[in-house]
Amino acid sequence: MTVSSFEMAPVVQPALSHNVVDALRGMISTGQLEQGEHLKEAEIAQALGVSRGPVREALIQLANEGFVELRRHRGAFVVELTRTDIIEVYTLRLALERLAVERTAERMTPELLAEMDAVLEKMKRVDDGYEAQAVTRLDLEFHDLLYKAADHRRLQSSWEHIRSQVEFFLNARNDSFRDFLQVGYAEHAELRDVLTQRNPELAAKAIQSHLGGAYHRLLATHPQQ
Amino acid sequence: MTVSSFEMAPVVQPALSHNVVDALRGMISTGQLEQGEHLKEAEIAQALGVSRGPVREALIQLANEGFVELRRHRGAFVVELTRTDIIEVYTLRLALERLAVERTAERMTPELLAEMDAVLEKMKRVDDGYEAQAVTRLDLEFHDLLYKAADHRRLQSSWEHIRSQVEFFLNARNDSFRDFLQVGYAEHAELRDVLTQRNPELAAKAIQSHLGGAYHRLLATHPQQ
DNA sequence: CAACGGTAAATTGTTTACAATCCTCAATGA
DNA sequence: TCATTGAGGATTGTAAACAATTTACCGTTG
Repeated sequence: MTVSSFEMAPVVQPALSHNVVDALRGMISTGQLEQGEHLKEAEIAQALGVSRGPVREALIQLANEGFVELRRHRGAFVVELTRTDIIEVYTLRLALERLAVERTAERMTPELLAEMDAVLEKMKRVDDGYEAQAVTRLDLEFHDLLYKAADHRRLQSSWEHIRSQVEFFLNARNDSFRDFLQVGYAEHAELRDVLTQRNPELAAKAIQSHLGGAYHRLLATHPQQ
Repeated sequence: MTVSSFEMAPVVQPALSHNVVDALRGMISTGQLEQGEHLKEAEIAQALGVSRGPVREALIQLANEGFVELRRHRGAFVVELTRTDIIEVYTLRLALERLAVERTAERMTPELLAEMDAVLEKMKRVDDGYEAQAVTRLDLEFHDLLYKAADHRRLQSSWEHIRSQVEFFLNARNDSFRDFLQVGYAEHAELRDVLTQRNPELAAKAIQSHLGGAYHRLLATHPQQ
């Protein structure tokens, strides 16, 4: 037994800006920060015990994720998410995820299948006792696998850009209509089965139908405007 | 005539980080900065006459655009673009642009048509005297119109994330094979005609064929690896 | 009393200074 | 000879200070 046989996760402590991003994103998602609110750098910096530098970097990141809007010399403002935003996120997600499953269908491996089945197993166990956020996490965990398997760095990056917004909208839906909690297993299991056929066109159709269902259920929870 | 009838471009001087982004992107595109090169913040700051703050923000932006890679405590490195990157940019662009033309087909207006025709007119005049970069600009100008007409903020943002890389690859192609300079007009005019039919499915097929052609011509200019 | 102008406070943009981390390379010892 | 180690320099990460711009307020003016 040598030291080199140890497997260690490298201990890199995350950048402060990363912590700030997480903190702010959480506060936006849970509604602690109101829509349209002006996020002042100095205020945030003091509240989180860091300087304005990391806060600025965090705000740029959140702007990339679509949670805040930056206006020169005016600062960062929490965006107001409307029905239009739901449509934008859904249509863009569909475009991205179609590419993802097309590639994944061509790259299916036993390992990936096992990972998908592990998530599906957890989905099967979901019942009324589950928190909406936990169900959302399972949902995203499954879709994350698709993007990972697609083996496409720029696609992965694009997904990460809208992922938090998807999470936000799914949480809102799962909160409002707890009936949906049970839908997850069947739909994702079907997606899994289609992917095993290694047919990109079939996979594209399947994801379109899967996301379309989620989309309409989501729109139903949002007021017409 | 009232004052409110004036149309003025607001005179906001751009952020320094914006200038830095442009400068570095240009140096990367033209090969002045070698692939894999370590971009040192202090060095860049001094060369451009700014401090490290704006340089850091610029490097984050360039990382988002895929031109540099950031490693914690190590800094920014110019990425090495390979055949794999061409494939990634092309497949992602196709996914995005399909959504763009689907929406544009549903939103065609006389104004948009006029703008497209104006660009086409300029394309028609291209001859051997043109610089490769000028031809690339015309090409992108046309496609920019599609994204603008799609009226989809997140899609627009995604496009801007890969646009510079598309420009980089197109410049390389137009430089190597000046025969392609003439192809532009016919292909884009056909795209224009399809869009006037206001049929999203038709438009999707057309863009797939259009980009596919450009893609294969581009791959031909790059060595197998 | 609405519009204008000016001044001060608040806020962001930028620079500078300091701390933490990583890399280089020569000295060390088996 | 060659792997290891540690000191010093180089580089990034963070904080603090300064400059530029915007916003808010208020008295003035027509």
